[in-house]
Amino acid sequence: MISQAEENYLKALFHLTNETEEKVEAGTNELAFYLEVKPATVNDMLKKLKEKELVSYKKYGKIMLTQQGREYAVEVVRKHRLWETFLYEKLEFSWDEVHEVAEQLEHIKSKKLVEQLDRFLGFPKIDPHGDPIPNSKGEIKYLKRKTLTDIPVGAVCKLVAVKDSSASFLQYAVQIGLGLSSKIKIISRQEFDGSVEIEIDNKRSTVSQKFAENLFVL
Amino acid sequence: MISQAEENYLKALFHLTNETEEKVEAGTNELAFYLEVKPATVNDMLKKLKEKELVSYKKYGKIMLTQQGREYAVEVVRKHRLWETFLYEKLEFSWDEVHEVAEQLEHIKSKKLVEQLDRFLGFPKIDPHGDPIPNSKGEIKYLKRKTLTDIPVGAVCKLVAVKDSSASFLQYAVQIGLGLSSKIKIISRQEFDGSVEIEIDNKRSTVSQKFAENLFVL
DNA sequence: TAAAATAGTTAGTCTTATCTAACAAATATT
DNA sequence: AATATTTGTTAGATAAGACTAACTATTTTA
Ligand SMILES: [Mn+2]
Ligand SMILES: [Mn+2]
Ligand SMILES: [Mn+2]
Ligand SMILES: [Mn+2]
Repeated sequence: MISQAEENYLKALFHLTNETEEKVEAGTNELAFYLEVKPATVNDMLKKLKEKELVSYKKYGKIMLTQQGREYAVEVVRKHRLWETFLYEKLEFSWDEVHEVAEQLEHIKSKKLVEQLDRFLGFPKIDPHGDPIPNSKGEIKYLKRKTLTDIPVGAVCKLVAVKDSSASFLQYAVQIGLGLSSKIKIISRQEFDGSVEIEIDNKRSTVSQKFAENLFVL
Repeated sequence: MISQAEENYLKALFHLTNETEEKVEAGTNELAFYLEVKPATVNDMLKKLKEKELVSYKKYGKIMLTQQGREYAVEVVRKHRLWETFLYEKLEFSWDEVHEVAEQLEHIKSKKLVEQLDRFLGFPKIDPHGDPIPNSKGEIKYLKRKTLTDIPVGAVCKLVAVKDSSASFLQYAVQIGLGLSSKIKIISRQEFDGSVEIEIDNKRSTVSQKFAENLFVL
């Protein structure tokens, strides 16, 4: 049996490494920061996960998921994103409310539940934040995505995903009228700091480059 | 915050006392047996629940839920039965599979989730085992129910609920062709031990009085 | 009513997941 | 190369929730 805490470590490692191909290893401090626990706590847990052959690492070395650990992590990510989709599509949850509840639901253990939920939702490919949902074999189809910063002035694009899923980010997005599938027109861009003036449903806002980098568009 | 373990104790106390009006108190051993833990464990937990004013008891005395404890327990029961209904109605779970998964889902903490799930299901009144689902105010409508043992020979009745929810009971029921809404005809009854011969979809079986007592019919 | 049986409590132990404080190793900077 | 900084580890502590073994209180029964 793998505990909830263990599942969270595996998922965190997956997000910090496998999810972005450039980076294949993580450090103790990095993991600790991500999970909001202390490095000592991570160190203890790593010993347990190593024992279970879910991560590979040696003293003072870097941390990697094993094949087994990666598979497990992907399964948790799959559940997380399916539940988010369920909450958004079926239970009228908003964009910024789904994550917190999915953090709990992702730990429910029932193979049948996941597969039936997937079917019930019509085998969705992306979650409400536009992230890909792994299929039942653990395969993930990443779409090559452009961010708002790639769109030239004058052009119009459509929001298909967000990079950040924090409530503060999502609430800000909602505040300026953004939602999945919103049409965004680029009015102007400051060379100085990359901030952009955009128009959504005839409403203009100016947002920072940092914000723009978190909007995936098509 | 109330932990999962604490929720399970409250729910157990509710089932052992409030749910059947005759009995208003429970004992340490009784609770321990029900929860499949040792009496010493229950004793420790009772101290904590008393501290939180969720149960009332004194050393060597009987155990009762406080008003607050009862309300909390009902909320957990509500969640349990709503999830069972979801699994049965929407995800093609069978009668005997829902309980185990609902035991996990009942502990998910989100007011909005419960209320939206209730709405999504059309505010169901009973779960797949025929048990009443508390409404959002915590009100429970108990139906006066007859069991198979009350039906005279020759009569036909309809299964509307079951008393026992164990897998062994439900699987036996499925085996002889029983499901919610099954039509049951009473062919004969033995005076000796109360066993009854019944017919379901032209298939005859003989079941014990004990089994018959667990079938609520209309 | 004394003894036996049942019910409930206490003390001490274990595991999991966390922490703090102190230490050690690796890396970067002067 | 010496020093400083960053990163990672260890030891010891704590809290929750479970256990066993031994004890105490209450209830039943002969
Ligand atoms: Mn999420
Ligand atoms: Mn989680
Ligand atoms: Mn149930
Ligand atoms: Mn439970």
